[in-house]
Amino acid sequence: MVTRKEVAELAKVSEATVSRVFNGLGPMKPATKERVLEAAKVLGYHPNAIAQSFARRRSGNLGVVLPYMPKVHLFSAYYFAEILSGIGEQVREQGYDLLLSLLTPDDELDYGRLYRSQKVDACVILGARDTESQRSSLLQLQEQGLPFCLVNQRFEGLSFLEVDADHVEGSYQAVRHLLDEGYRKIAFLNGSPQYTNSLDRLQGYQKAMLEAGLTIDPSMQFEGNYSRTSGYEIAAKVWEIRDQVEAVFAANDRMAIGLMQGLRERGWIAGRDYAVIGCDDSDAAKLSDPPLSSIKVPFFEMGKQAARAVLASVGQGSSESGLQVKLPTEVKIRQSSKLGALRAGS
Amino acid sequence: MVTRKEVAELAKVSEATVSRVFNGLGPMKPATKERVLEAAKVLGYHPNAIAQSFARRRSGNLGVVLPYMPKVHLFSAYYFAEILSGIGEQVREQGYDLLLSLLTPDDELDYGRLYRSQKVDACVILGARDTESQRSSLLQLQEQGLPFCLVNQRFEGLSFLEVDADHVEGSYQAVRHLLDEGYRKIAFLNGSPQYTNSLDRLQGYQKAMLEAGLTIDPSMQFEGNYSRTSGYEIAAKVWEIRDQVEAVFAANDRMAIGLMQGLRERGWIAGRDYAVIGCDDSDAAKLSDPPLSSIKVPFFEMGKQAARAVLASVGQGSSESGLQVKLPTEVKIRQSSKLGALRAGS
DNA sequence: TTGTAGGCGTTATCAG
DNA sequence: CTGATAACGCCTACAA
Repeated sequence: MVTRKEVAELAKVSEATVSRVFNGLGPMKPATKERVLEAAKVLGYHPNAIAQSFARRRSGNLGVVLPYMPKVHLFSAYYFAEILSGIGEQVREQGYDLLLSLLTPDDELDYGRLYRSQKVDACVILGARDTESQRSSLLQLQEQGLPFCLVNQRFEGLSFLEVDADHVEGSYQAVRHLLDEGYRKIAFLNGSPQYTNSLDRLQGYQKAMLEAGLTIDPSMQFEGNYSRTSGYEIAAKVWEIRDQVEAVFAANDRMAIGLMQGLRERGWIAGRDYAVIGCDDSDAAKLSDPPLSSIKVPFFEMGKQAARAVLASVGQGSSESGLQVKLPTEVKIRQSSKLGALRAGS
Repeated sequence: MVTRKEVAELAKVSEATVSRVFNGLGPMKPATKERVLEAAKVLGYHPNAIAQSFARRRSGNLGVVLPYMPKVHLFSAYYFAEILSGIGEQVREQGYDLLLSLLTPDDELDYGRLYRSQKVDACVILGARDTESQRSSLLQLQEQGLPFCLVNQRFEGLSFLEVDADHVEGSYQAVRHLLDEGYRKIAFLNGSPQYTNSLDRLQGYQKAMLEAGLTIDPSMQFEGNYSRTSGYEIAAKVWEIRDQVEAVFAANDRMAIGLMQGLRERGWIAGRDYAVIGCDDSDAAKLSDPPLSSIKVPFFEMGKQAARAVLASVGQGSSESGLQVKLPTEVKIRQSSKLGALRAGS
């Protein structure tokens, strides 16, 4: 590998000058700069990023931690691609690189590993859950002044950097849409309350229902684990109380689709016999039959803002910590929740 | 940050000894080791990975490069999750980290950037295409002795590290399956020939057809771009020749599903009026209606083997380059290709 | 505008 | 078995 020293020799300047040229620092004679660049090109010199990190005491890496969930595919392709791309775009603009960290359930407790080894300057954390162990790990990170930003998850009572979507409003709008279509008996298929998303959606659901003068019936609420399979299984339960159900609001697309599949096997077709609306507006929503209405979430933008926020706090000792961003969502109407036979017949 | 020096002082040994303890090198008195570990624990010492990389002249990072394609979602969640997890697992076993590099079309030419900055010791390259520019970039990498491994793509005539699935055999089996079900008029919806996958699938298709004594009719072959939309659009063309089509073999699940959607709008239902089989056995195959038969590809294992292969070649000057792995696939039968009304009626 | 020199935290070699 | 001590490639005051 060709080093700065060789460039300096060829260009007949000091090594410091070479650095200055490459870092665009200080005033310098154009001729000098020219000579250095020429020499660098001739030799094929490129600064050694590791050495730079070492000297600057900054890795230049943004960590992205995401839990690996073998069975439950927590993330849709859409989520994945969008959020990573968002992070990637921001990161690139700031000259950072992305270090991916796949957590197995075992080392969830150990968010600190990445930082301690100083391979990342900050982290964006995806797929966090509100558990005791995660709370304490994150608190510890914060105490140590290690910058991180949570995406799509909040921790009530704690003041972290958080970028989220407005799931309360999104859910409210989704249920409102169902109400507007004339449905009254609206069931809710939620995910685990360990995700604040789930709590938000419940809130939006309740708000819309109460506002419409309807009662919140616990027997109309179901909990899955965000997998298609769980939605499929819950179809059986929904089926049992089918005479009380006109529509279902599901907390994500996968469960909604699983539900549709389960009910279809019993002869109930979404968009005809009942209405469904999901969340995320993932690819699956367009792939399903009928196409699934869903709440669109700006994942790309969320990734981008999370990266921006956390990188901004790198220099300063997390002084400005506690920024909470909440981006707007948008309801996408497709056939699964359109006025169908149900309304006419009920 | 607490450094080795402080540990050495507290433990009353030299810095070198601290390093030896942490690297498990050389014989050493258990008592010494104990003292060092104790001191390290007391102080909360953790080796600085950047400094280690610097001293070892190895980053300890495996680069994963993947093209960012805004519109066409090249990778399914399944592909993504599985292959990254496979790479991740292998990488972790060897104490490496993952550096993600999202390429925009512009810098596709510039695979070398990551290496030159020496932030990665090797790369796994996903989503490569056989174009002139990519060929030459890769050749250049090889000439410079920079280790990389391609996943799911080969370059005829060149000798790279390549981990692929046996798409020829997979496609052969898929078409055989359709033939076994009694279908004879089998159309083929392929992807771009820039992907060797596509060429392989064509080969498998042709082999099965010829073996069955059928002719290869160019008018029965279509080319999409692996997106759902392209499948949807091609449905119109298939529809035009519907009297000549009993079944379709599609080069991936997305196109298969798009096709099903397009044909459904015209009243043609998969598994009833015609058969379809896709490729990848992605989540979408289970989400679609009817569930889509597909060719399962061992992505996790491919990622793992790619990582293993490329990391193995890090030390040695890519002496053993040119290893070509081809993993087996498996046909998964679902309703979309099951014996339906078609056969009975035709 | 440019050069000098100390330092960054390890690894690794070589004595002892 | 353990301790010195030179790298490693670059950054960054401080000097000139």
